[in-house]
Amino acid sequence: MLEMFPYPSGRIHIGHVRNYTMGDVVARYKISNGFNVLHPMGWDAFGMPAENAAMASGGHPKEWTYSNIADMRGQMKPLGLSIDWSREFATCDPEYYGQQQALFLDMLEAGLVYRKSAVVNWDPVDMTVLANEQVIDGKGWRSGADVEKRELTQWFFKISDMAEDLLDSLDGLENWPAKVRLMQENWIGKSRGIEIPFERTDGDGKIVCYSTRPDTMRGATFLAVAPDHPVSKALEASRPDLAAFIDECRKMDTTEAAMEKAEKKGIDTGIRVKHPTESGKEIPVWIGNFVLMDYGTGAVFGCPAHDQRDLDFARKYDLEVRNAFYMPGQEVEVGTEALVPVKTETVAYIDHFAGIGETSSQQGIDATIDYFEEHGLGQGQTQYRLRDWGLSRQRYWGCPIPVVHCDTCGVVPEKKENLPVELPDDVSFDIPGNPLDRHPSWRQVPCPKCGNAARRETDTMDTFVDSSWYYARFTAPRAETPTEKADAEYWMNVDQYIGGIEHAILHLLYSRFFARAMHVTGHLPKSASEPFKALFTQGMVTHEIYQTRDDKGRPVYHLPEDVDRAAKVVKATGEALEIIPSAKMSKSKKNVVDPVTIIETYGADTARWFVLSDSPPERDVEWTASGAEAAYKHLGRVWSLCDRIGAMDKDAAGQGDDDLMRAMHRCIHDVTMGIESFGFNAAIAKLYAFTATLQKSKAGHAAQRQAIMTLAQLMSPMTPHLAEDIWAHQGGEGFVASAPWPVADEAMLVDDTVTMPIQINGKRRGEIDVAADLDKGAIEELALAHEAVTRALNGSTPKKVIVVPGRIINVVV
RNA sequence: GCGGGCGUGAUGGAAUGGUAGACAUAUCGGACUUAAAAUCCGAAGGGCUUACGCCCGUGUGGGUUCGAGUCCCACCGCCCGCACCA
Repeated sequence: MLEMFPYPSGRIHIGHVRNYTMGDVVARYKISNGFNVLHPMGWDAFGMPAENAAMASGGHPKEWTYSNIADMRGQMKPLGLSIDWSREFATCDPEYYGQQQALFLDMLEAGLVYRKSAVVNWDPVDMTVLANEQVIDGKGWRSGADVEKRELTQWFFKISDMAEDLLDSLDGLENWPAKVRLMQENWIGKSRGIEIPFERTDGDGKIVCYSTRPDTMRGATFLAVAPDHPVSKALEASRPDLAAFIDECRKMDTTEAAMEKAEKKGIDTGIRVKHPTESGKEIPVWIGNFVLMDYGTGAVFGCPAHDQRDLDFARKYDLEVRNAFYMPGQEVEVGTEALVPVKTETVAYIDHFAGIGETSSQQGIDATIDYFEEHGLGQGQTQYRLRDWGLSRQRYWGCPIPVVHCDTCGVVPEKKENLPVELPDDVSFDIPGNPLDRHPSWRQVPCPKCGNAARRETDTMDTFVDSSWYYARFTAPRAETPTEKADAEYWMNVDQYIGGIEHAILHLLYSRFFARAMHVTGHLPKSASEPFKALFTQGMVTHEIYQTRDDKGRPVYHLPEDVDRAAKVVKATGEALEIIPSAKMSKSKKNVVDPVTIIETYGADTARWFVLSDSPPERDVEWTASGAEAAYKHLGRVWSLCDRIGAMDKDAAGQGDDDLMRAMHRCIHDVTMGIESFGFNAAIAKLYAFTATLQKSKAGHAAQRQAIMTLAQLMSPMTPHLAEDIWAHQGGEGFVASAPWPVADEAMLVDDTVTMPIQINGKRRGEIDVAADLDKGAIEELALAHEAVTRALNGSTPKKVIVVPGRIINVVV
């Protein structure tokens, strides 16, 4: 049982409480069912916030991080989670990251890691590399300077080598949400296309384009290459206008979202290429700011008639627009809207070089690829959108990449006996940039190969690396190797993983890659290649926002405890309050509730009960003060019920024992199903209902005692403290936590009679009580005799009668 | 922009294609109390009707079906991700 481990920000958040409570419910439930459950906890402890804190307040990332961990551990323990704290570790422990370095070296040897040049955000004032989130509107967050792109040689994991397997294996992940599998499938983005070399008219070689729509070749009216394509770079020196444009492109925001939203711009290079299938036709080559060097070949052909983006580009720069096909029977040239039918729809190709007439685009594509291959015009290619994983970070607070740069031997892996390559403690954060780079002695090491003076790599690893194998480390957290074979085989895989949907792609995909890489390097069995057998993605905890405005009309936010919600005023000043509906909790909006305060006020069980009730776990839950209060009251009611039953006359006869037992077995069944299917909110609703039934019951002491003890058991995964108290109060044996989970008696779940609704034309008009085992014909007869039906029929015969035994009767008149 | 998801009373939400609104909050009424709080009991989607009952109703507009909150198509709104935040 594993929940995504937290980043040690210093305070636990109500979202953590929800996440870990859900995991704890499953863990405790499984323990009660006799499973040996491993339920560990650790800390995703490397990353930028620690460096930012050091820069802001002068401390050290290490001290900041470990003191945050101590604080958060202290806040989590009172929740009563069934966590094995003996296995706890932080990814910034040298014992952990040293093993990560060993893994890296093994992956390097296995050919899963390589170096290549890649672009980073460069802040020319702070002289430092910026993360995407540190670039705001193209400017550095701290300096405000225009961010530039800079090419650096960086380390990459060859995740693309495993693209096919990562895609195919998604089918086997039956207990993952379909949406997550779909997102990963789209992210990997397998496509069949073709590489087409276009010959330059100046005789200076060819430009190779990748296309998934070669069937539209007739409509190809321009080529666009990436700003950092070799063709662009070659022209940069001689063409100031191109150089200026390329320079402008380099200042663009690099994120895919920003690229897609940005205005499509281009510039003509003056180069012309020959159209591959129409002799004599020439096509201009442009540089486009929307072409990515990382994808395909960094060059595309534009077909304005059948791609809206290309069409907008063509209209803007007055390029030719030419249809490759029409819709059958509608021979209309494209105007302002591109003609983009779905690939299965039949289209009419216009004098197609491979002789295709009317057919679907999909068949057109296949036929074109065949034709191109036969005539030596291009080569069919399977392409993945998935790019290799760049892991180099030019930062201090991360796992050092264990290699050494030697002038004679080149890039040399550190020897395993020298691991861990530890971060130096004597660093300062008073000036921006990577302290490892400017450390006086840390970089200077002898070459592991020749022994001559050499330099350590100063890049550290992406923190996603840390979280890509921690689940495996939990099986043997103190081992002298990354994993211990026997332990990994015994515990892997993770039977249930729980975390936020925001990790649907990157973290989960990287973890799947790492598990495979760890198998290749002998650290995990083949059976652990898919590390997470079942995945559940939970929603956020939200809260209303309380806002007033200052004299300039700017919003001012208030903490929930500082306002009087009923009177809609700020407590201290009496100012009128604006209540903004629920939003994700954030410090800046002050719509946060502190779990520590909740636990102090109501106790851990109330906090646990509340975060599980009301909302389905995969959806967001809104924290409301009245909801927490209600949870608290309910737990109080259960306790007084326990008290009352304890004080009952043991011998007095009761009535309705059987009804109470039936309700109890129904509740056992429903709650068990609820937990099994992650319907915690539904399970809690059933517990509310059963509590009400028990409260009203006049049954004898023995039945009531059995009912309250079963109730305690069913509640124990959610509210372990209260459940133990009830168990002890009723004289239960041992701990409720170790008592076997109750099993519903099937015989007690079956009712003798059922109430069936009668619909007339699909609308409910009445109901009948019938014996549960009555056959269709008899039910129909009874239904047709029903007053509502005879009234509706008014003497005529029904057109149709649908009887679903035990469910519904529908009479069509 | 692209990929994925969500949308149901005043509110959070329930509902294997089969009685829409379980359970809970807020509200209102009642009991208890000198009173209040706490607690307990009860009412309640909207509209029309003395009543029996009828009409409307799950973001909007279409479709499939005996029957749609649920399946399909289009649109609107919100949320997540977009590769250096974790």
